[in-house]
Amino acid sequence: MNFVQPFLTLPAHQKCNIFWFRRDLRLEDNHGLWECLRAGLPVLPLFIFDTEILGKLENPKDRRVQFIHQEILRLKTELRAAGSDLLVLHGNPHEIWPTLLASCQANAIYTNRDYEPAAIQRDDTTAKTAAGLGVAFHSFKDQVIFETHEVVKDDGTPYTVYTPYSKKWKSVLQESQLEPYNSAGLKAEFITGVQFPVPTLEEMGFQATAFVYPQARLDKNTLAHYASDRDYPWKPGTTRVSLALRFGTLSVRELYRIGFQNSEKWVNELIWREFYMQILFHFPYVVGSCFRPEYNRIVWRNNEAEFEAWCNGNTGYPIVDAGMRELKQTGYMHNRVRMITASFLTKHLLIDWRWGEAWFAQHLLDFELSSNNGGWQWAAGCGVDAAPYFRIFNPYLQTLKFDPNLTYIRRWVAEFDSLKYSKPLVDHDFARKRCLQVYQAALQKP
DNA sequence: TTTTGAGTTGTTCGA
DNA sequence: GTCGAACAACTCAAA
Repeated sequence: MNFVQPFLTLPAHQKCNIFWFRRDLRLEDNHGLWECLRAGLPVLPLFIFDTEILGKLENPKDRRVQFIHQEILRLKTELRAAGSDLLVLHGNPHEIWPTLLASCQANAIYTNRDYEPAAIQRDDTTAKTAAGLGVAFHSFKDQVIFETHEVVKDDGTPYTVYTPYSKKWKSVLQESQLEPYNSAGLKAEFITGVQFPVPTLEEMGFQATAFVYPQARLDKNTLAHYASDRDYPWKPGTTRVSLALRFGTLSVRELYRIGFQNSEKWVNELIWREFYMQILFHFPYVVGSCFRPEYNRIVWRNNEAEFEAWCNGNTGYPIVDAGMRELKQTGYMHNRVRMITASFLTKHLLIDWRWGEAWFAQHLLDFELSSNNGGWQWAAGCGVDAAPYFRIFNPYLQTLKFDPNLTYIRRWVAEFDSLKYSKPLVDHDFARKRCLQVYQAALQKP
């Protein structure tokens, strides 16, 4: 068992509390960690490379694993500077926890809540395991401002339309909820006198690549122009915080504070994130099926050759191809282009939105189940607050509006100006009419 | 309970 | 070239 050995260095007789990092990879303004430090006992910080999650990744060069690994090393460095260290394990948490709790004098496990179905299950099981060994399990709100039950309609049921949700969200917000959890001055400290090894990427079955991750742009200038520039994929108009938000290297409270000072429009995007998180929580069946069940009747064409052409950016529609190539090369795609490519796959090619959702899930560095699922269902017209099905993006018009000088297209489609560039996979007008027919047939009242 | 107004991100067609 | 209507009604949220 590859996770037993590091325990040998644990101070076995010292009482401690364990803080379990997951998607909150930072020491500052971390709610659960703050509570753990406040509780009084020395804190043993822990991260688990979860084989249940890593096992589902197909690409050994998955850049998200490399990102987490890099951030783990940074955390270790910071903790070592404080005379402590981060315990990093690799395995199935359900096997790790009983062994770990038997190897140290843990009083309680502290962690920040995660709202995805699989994570909820993992934490329930962990809490039960811990309880069986007389160890408490405490979880805290950290990755959102409002959790799934905190912004609901007056009758207590969840919102399914964004605008009233966002109004309620803003009306219940109090400034105190944005205050940072500043751990300076707390009594307890991290456990000292320990030194733990870290598994390498290779030991976990992954490979390192030379890749530079995007830096968040949170300067006043970017935010001041966000509302006007965010829709143009050729401009550096977005803040690129999605990766930091995904893994919690930046605090969501700090991001909201910055947003409220600089850009209302940008704050709305953060609220969209919480909107889709609560949708996934309250309607978990959206993983795998349409929010609106009547859309499950759509007869998708699901042509595999066309799907492959879409994946690789060879549809002959420049704006679609540019986006798909940006995604494959960088693990990122501009939001406007995410909508265009998703609309094209579902409506022009009539390929099941779940296929596109899975491709994005595999390739997006910032992949988040709730937002990805919500976005795809929106594009396909089958989700909450979705686009009406007859609203079919015209890739040429979208290009004219959002990339008029073809700057973005030429950046990603090198052969665009040559004769080698592919012919369109399907005629726009034909595809549009075909889509309307197929959707109409599916939605017709019996 | 009933009513009323509104709903992220569009496109096409014809006057 | 510009503008408004049609696209399809439907469901949601709140008064």
